[in-house]
Amino acid sequence: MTYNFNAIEKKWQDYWAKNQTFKASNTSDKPKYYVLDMFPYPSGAGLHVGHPLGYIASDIYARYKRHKGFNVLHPQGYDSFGLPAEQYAIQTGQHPAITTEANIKTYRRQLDQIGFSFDWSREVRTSNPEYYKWTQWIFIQLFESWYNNDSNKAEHIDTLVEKFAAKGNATVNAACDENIESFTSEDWNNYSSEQQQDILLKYRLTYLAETEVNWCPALGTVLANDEIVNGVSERGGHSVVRKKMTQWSMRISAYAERLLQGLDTIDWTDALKDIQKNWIGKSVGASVTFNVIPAVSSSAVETSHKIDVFTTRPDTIFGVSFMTLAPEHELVSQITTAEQKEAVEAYIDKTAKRSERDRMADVKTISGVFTGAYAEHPFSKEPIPIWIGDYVLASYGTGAVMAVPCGDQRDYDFAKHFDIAIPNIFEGADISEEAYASKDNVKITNSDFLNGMNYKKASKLAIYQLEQLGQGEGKTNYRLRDAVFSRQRYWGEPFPVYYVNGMPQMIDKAHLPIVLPEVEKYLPTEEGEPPLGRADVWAWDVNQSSVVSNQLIDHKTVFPLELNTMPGWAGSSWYFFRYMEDAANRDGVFASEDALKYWENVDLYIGGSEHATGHLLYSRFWVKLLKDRGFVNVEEPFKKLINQGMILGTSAFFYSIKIEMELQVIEKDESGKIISETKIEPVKDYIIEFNLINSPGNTTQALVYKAIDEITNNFSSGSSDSNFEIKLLNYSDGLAHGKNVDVNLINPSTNELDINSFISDIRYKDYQDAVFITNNAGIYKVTREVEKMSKSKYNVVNPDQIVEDYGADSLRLYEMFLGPLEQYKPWNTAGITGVHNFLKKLWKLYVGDDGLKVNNAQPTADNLKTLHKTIKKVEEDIENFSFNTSVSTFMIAVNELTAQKCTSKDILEPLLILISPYAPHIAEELWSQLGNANSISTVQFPIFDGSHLVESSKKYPISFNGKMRFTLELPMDMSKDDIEKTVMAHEKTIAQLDGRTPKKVIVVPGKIVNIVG
RNA sequence: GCUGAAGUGGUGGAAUUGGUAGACACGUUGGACUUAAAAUCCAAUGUCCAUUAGGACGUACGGGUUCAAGUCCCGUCUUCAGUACCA
Repeated sequence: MTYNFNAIEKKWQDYWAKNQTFKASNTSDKPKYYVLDMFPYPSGAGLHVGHPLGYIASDIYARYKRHKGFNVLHPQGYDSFGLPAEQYAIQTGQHPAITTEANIKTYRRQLDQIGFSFDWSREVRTSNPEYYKWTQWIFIQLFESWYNNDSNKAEHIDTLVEKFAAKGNATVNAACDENIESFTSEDWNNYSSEQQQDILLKYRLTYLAETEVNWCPALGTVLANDEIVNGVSERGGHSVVRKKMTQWSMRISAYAERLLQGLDTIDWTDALKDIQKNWIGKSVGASVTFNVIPAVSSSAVETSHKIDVFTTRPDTIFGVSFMTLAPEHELVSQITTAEQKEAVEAYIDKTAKRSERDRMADVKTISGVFTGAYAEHPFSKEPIPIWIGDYVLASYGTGAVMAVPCGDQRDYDFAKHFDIAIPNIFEGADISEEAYASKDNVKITNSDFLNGMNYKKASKLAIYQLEQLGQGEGKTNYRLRDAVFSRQRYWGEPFPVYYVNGMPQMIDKAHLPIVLPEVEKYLPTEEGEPPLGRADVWAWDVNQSSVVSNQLIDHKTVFPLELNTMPGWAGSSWYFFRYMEDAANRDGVFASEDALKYWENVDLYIGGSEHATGHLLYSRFWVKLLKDRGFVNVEEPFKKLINQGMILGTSAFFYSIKIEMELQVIEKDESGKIISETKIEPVKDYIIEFNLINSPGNTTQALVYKAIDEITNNFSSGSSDSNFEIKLLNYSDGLAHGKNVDVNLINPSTNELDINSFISDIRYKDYQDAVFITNNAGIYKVTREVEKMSKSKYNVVNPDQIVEDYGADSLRLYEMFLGPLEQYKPWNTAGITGVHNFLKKLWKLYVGDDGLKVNNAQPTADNLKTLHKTIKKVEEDIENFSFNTSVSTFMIAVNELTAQKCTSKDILEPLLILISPYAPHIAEELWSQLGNANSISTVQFPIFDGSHLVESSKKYPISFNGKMRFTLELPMDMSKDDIEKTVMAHEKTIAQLDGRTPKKVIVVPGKIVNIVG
C-alpha cells in the first residue's frame, strides 16, 4: 500500500465537512480559545502560496489547542467589499457582487483543499447586507456618542445634551472640534434645532466636516493616509492631491491616550507596538500664548492678536529669537505689515502651488519670509519677529512654532539662512556648527529664573510661570489625526444617513440594513458625485421608513440619502465579534451577550504587519467605543498577535539586446560589377545570459558583426551567381534589458529556461525570432531575483498545482519548514520533495507492502527516548510558534524510529497525535487504520515523561584552549575530580599536550571539559 | 535623518541560560538496484593544506570581555521594514 495522498486528503476533508468536526460550541465545560486569521479579500487571482502561510500556522495552533483540551473557535470569512471588484465592474459592467461571489467560490475551494480546521458555519462576508446591517448600526452608535474626558470614556450623546441644557458648554471637558464658541444653558435652549445639531456634530465621535483630504483623481476617491505610499496611491500608484471636501470623520483622536496605554496590556511584538506608538505620536510639552505687538502704522481698529504654539521644550523659552507660522495659518493675512504684504502673498502663492509631495520630498531647501510683525516674549517682553515658512505644518499642533535656534536643528538652519540671531541658553554647549538638541546633561543659562536648572526642572517652572501669566499651560499633543470615513465609491457599506436641511439624520436601527442601490454604471456622475449619485431609488421616506425613488424627494417627508460609502476598514473593525455568535442566532444582534461573554476576545491573531496603522488601530478604537457604550466587555480585540512574514517570489529574468542596423547591400556579379545597391534596416534580438553580456565575443559590436554575417549568408545562399557585400552604415546602442519571464518556464533547480516553450508562448511572441546566446552546453540560465509575489512579475506560484502533485500535507509542512514564521522568505519549489519524502517515510513506518506493520510490541528504551524527546520539543516549538523546527524534529523522529525498526503501537500512536496539527490528513488516515473509530482531532496530546530521557553517560567534548579536539564518553554521575583525572590520563590528552603542563582545567559536569595551557 | 529587525555552507535554515557551529532538508558528486528511466536505498559534501594521520581558517567587518563568543559589550558596514520637516 502506497501513500495515496490525493485520495486520503479528499476522504478526510469530506469526513470533517460531513461530521462538522471543527464546529465550535458556545457552551462547553472546556476552557475557550479563539484563534483568528486576518480574513482575506477575495481577489480574482485566487490564492498564491504566500496567502496560506499564516493560515497554516494558526491552524496548527488551533488543532494543537484542541488536543490540549480547549474549546477552540477558529473561523474564517471574507473582507468582500473593496476596490478591485469595483474596478473590474467599471471595466466590464459586471456587478461587483457577482464578481465577488465567484472569487469567493475559488477561495473556498482553494482553502478547503489545504485542510484547514475552520468552522465554516460561522463564516462572515462584509458585503453581505445581514452583516453590514451591523456595521451601519455601529456607525450610528458612533454618531450618538461623545467622548467625556472627565470620565475618560465615550457616553451617549444624551448626557451631553443634558449638560448643555443645564450648564452650557463651559464645564464640558470633551474631545471635540477646536474653537467651539462657548454658550450658556439659556443660549442652548434658545438655539434652533439646526443650530443645536450643528453644535452637536462638533462633539460626536463621527462627524461631518470640511476636511482637507487626499483626493485621487484616477481612482475618483479619497484615500486615507495609510492608503498612500510615497505620495501615490497604494493600489495602482496613482497621484494624489489635496482637496477640501465634506466628509465623515471618525474622532479616533479622542482615544489617542487609551490606544497608547492599551499597548502595554497586549502581547504583540515590540516592532508592531512601536509602529502604533509612532503613529499615535504622543509628545508632552506646553502650549504658550504669544501676544502680537500691534503695528505702529496700523489704524485704531487694530485688534490684539495672539499666537498659540505648542512646544516640547518650555525650558528653552528664553532661547526664542523668532516665531514661524505655517503659510496657511489664519493669522498671517491679519498681522502682515503693509511693507511685507507683497512678499508674503508671493510666498504663500508659491507654496500653495507646490504639492504636498514636493514639500515632503524636498526638505533641504529652506524657505520663508518675514511678516513684518513682532510678538512679545511672555517674560522678557522683548519683540520677536514673526516669519512664515513651509517647514511648519498647518496640520500639526497649532500650525505655529516658537523658534529656538540653539536647541532645534530646523530652527537653527532657518536662522542661519536668514541671518537671525541664535542666542545660546545652554551652559557650555557648542552651537557654532549645529543646534544642541539633546535634553540631557545640560543646564539652562541666560534664562532669567530658569538659570542653572536641568530640562525637567526648568520645564516645570516655565509652565508654572506661564500659568501665572495666563499665557500657557502644560499640554500633550498627538500626531494621530481623525480618520476620514467617506469614500466616493460604489462597492462599500452605504451610510444609514439622510439629510434634512443639510443636517445628517440617522435612520432608525429597526429599518437597517440600508441596502446598496442598483446603479447602471459604477463611475462618479458627470457632476462629480460618487457613484451612488447615479441610483434612481435612493431617497428616504420618513413616513414609510423605506428607501424610495429620488423623484419623490420633497424635503418634507422624503429626503436625499448619503452618497458616499464606508471605507474598507469599516467592516473589518468588528468582524471578530460576529464570529462569536452562531450563524443561526445572529438575527437580532451583532453578537449575543452570552456569546460575547463566553469568547471575550481573540486569544491569538495572525496576520501581516502591513495592517499596523490601519485595521489593527481602527479595530482597537471601535472595540474601545463598544466597550464604553456597554455593548462588549473587552477593552482590546486581540490579546496576542503574530505577524507572519511574506513569502516572496523568486522572479526570473532574461536579458535581451535589440540591435537596429542600417546596412548597405551591394550586389555584384562574377566579374565584380555592381548590379544593385539597396539600403536595409534589419532589427535583431539577442537573448543573452546575464553573465555573458559584454563578455568577449558578445559586445554590441561583436553581435552586430554576427548579425551581418548571418545576413550575408542569407543573401549568398539565395543566389548562386551574385556576390554580396554588406556595408555597415549605422547601428543602435544595443543595451541589455532585463525582463520578467514566467517562473513556470524555468526548471526550479537548475534555472534553465525551457527555450521551446518560451518561443511558442504567446506572451513572448516578440522574441520568436530572437537568437539565444547560451553557455557552452547550449543551456540558457535565467537570472533570479527575490521580489514580492505578484501577477505582474510572473513569479506567482499557485498552491493548487502543489496540492495536486504533492498533497496538502506536503504543502502545509513545506510552508512551515521554509523558516521562521515572522521572517520574509523566498518561495522555492525545489525543496518541497524533502518534506514529501518525509511523509512517504512516515507512511512506511506504519504501512508495509502487506498492510499495517504496527503491532503491540513492547517499546524499547530507544523508542521511548525518541518519542519523548519529540513530544518535548514539539510542544515547546508550538508554544513558541517555532513551527519550522518541529518539522525537523518530526523528520529526526521518523529517521530514528525507522532505523530502530519500531513497530510498537505505544510509540507510533502518540507520534500521530504530535504530527496531526501539521499534517492532519495523513494523521487521520493512519489513526483510523490503527483501529480508532473517531477523528484524531480532539484526542489528548501525549504527555511528556522526562524519565525516558535520563542518560547514564555523556559524551564529553574535550577542548584545548576552547577548541574541541575529541569526545570522551563518561558516566553522568562521575564527580568533577574524577572527570578531570580520567581526562588528564587519557592518551589523546597526553598527545595533545605534547609534554606541556596545563595552567587550568575547567570541568563543567554534564557539559564540557576545557584544558587551558 | 530617526525607529525597528536582520546579516551563519552552493541554497532554505538549526544551535535552551555563553559550552562539540552548520541539526534537518534541498542541491551536487559517487555508488547500489534496473535493459533503461522513474522511484527507492547507501555514501560523501563549510573552505583551504595534507597520500594518510592530522592541521589551519571559519557565523558581515574591526576591536574587547571570558577557560570558552554565532550568542555578551563597543565601533563600522550592508540589507530589509516603518516613518518622514511632528515643533
